[in-house]
Amino acid sequence: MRYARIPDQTIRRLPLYLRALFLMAEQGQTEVSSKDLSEHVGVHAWQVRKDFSFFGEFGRPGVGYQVSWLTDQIKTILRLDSEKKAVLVGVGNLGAAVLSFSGFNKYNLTIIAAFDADVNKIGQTVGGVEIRDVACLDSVGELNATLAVITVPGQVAQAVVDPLVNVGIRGILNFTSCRLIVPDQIRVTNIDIGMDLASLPYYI
Amino acid sequence: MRYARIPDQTIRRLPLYLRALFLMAEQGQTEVSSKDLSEHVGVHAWQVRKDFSFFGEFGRPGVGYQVSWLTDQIKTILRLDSEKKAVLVGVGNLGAAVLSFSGFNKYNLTIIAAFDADVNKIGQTVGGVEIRDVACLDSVGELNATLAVITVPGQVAQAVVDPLVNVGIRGILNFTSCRLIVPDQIRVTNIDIGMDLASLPYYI
DNA sequence: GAAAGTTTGTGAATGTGAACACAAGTGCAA
DNA sequence: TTGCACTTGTGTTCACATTCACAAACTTTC
Ligand SMILES: NC(=O)c1ccc[n+]([C@@H]2O[C@H](COP(=O)([O-])OP(=O)(O)OC[C@H]3O[C@@H](n4cnc5c(N)ncnc54)[C@H](O)[C@@H]3O)[C@@H](O)[C@H]2O)c1
Ligand SMILES: NC(=O)c1ccc[n+]([C@@H]2O[C@H](COP(=O)([O-])OP(=O)(O)OC[C@H]3O[C@@H](n4cnc5c(N)ncnc54)[C@H](O)[C@@H]3O)[C@@H](O)[C@H]2O)c1
Repeated sequence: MRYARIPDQTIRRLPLYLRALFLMAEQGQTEVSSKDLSEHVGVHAWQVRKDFSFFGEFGRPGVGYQVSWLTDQIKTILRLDSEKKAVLVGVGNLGAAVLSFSGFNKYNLTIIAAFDADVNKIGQTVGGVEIRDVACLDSVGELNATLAVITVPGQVAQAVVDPLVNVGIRGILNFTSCRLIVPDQIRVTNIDIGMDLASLPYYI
Repeated sequence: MRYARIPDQTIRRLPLYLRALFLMAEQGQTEVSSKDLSEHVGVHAWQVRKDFSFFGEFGRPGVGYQVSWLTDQIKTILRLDSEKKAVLVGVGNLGAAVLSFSGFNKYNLTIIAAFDADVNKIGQTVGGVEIRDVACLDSVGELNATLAVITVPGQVAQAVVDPLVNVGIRGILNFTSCRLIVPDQIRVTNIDIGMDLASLPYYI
C-alpha cells in the first residue's frame, strides 16, 4: 500500500492528528496508541491506523506510536517541516481577527504581510503585522510567500487574487462567498461561515 | 428515487446552490439551467440535476428551473423557510467579526444575543447585538434560540456548550480547535481556520 | 406540424473511502 | 519459556457518491 494514491480524506485528517499530538506533547505524553489518538480526533482507531499505513509503518504493535517521531512524520508529509509564508488581503473585521491569531506558528505558518485599500488602515499594525497598500500587491513576489488569505469583500476578491497568482502564490484560503477562478495548479480552500451556519437547521 | 435517503454531500451542496440563486435573483434572472447553476457553484451540470432529483422534479425539460420557485424549494428542504435564532458566545476578535456580519439575514438566520465573560464588554453593543453576561447563559432558553456560535478560547468551549445544550440549543458552529462532546441529537459543525491553512502546503 | 435543438430526470456503471476482521508483532508476568 | 493481554498493519467487504449515457419533455424554427 505504501506507494498508492493517498485518499483526500486521509490528508484532511492528518492536521487533526497533528493538533492532537501537539496537545499530548504539551502534557508530556511520549507514546500514543491509535485508540488514544482516535478518541481525541473523533474517528475510529482503525481509521487512524489505515491513514498512517498509506505512508509506511509508523508504530510498533503492542506499544503504539512515539509522539515526537509521529509528529515529525506528519509534519513532513504535510510539508509543514519548513516555514511557509502567507499574506493576508483585506484587514476588516475578519481579516484583523485572523491577523491577531497566534495559533498558526506551531504549524510553521507565518503571516508576513497584510494589505488593504483603506488609506486609514495603511501603515497601522495589527497582530504585529504592518498593513500595506493593496496597490503594492506586486511586492509579495519579493517576500517569497506561497500562501494567501483573502478577507476582502466578495466583489473585489477576484481582482486581488489575479495579481497574487502572478507573483507566485500557490495556495489560497478564501473567506468570501465568491468562487475564485484560478489556474489548475493553484489550490483554493473556501471557508464560508454563512454556508456552514445555513446548513445546520437541516440537521436539527 | 424521491423518497430515498439523501446523500450528505448533496445536502452540503444545497446552500451553495441557494447562494448562487440569490445572486441570480438580484440580477433579475428568472430562469436558470442546470448548466448555468453548475458554473456558478463549480460542479458539473449533471451533479446539480442529480442532487435535485432526490427531492422531486424541480425543472422543465428544454427550459430549466424557475429561480424563485427553486429558491423556495431549497429553503424549505434546508428548513430556512422560517426564521432561526442563534446566540454567539465569546465576543473576541473572531466573535465580533461574526456579529458584525450581515450576510446571514437572507438565510433567515438571526443572531439575537451574544455572551462574554469580560465585564468590560458586557453591556456594549456589537453589530446591533448587546453583549450579556455569560453567567446568564440560562436565559437562552426564553429566547427560543436553536443555534449557537462558539468563539471562546478552546479551554472554556466545553464549559459553555454544556449549559447551551441544556437550554435547547440543537446546532452548534464551533470555531475553537477543541472537539465538543454533545448528545447524539445535537449537530456540531467545526470550522478550524488553522487546520485549513495547514492543509494547503501539502497541495502546493 | 414536423424537424432540430435544448434541457431535464434517472437507471446503471464506476470509483472511492469507510468499516471490518484478523494475522502478526510486542511486552510482561510467572 | 510459555501464555496472555495488547496493539499494529492491511486484505477484504461493504456503503456511498460520482459519473455517464440516454430517453423523455419541452421550445423554437421554418
Ligand atoms: N465577518 C464574518 O463573519 C464573515 C462571514 C462570512 C463571510 N465573510 C466574508 O469575509 C469577507 C470579509 O468580511 P469582513 O466582515 O471582515 O468585512 P469588512 O468590510 O470588515 O472588511 C473588508 C476589508 O477589505 C478591505 N478592502 C476593500 N476593498 C479592498 C481591496 N480592493 N483591496 C484590499 N482590501 C480591500 C476593506 O478596507 C476592509 O478593511 C467578506 O467577503 C465577507 O463576505 C465574513
Ligand atoms: N481569530 C482567529 O483567526 C482564529 C483562528 C482559529 C481559531 N480561532 C479560535 O476561535 C476562538 C476565538 O478566537 P479569538 O481570536 O476571537 O480570541 P479572543 O481571545 O479575541 O476572544 C475570546 C473571547 O472569549 C471571551 N471569553 C473568555 N472566556 C469566556 C467564557 N468562559 N465565557 C464567555 N466568553 C469568554 C473573552 O472575553 C474574549 O472576548 C478561539 O478558540 C481560537 O482558538 C480563532
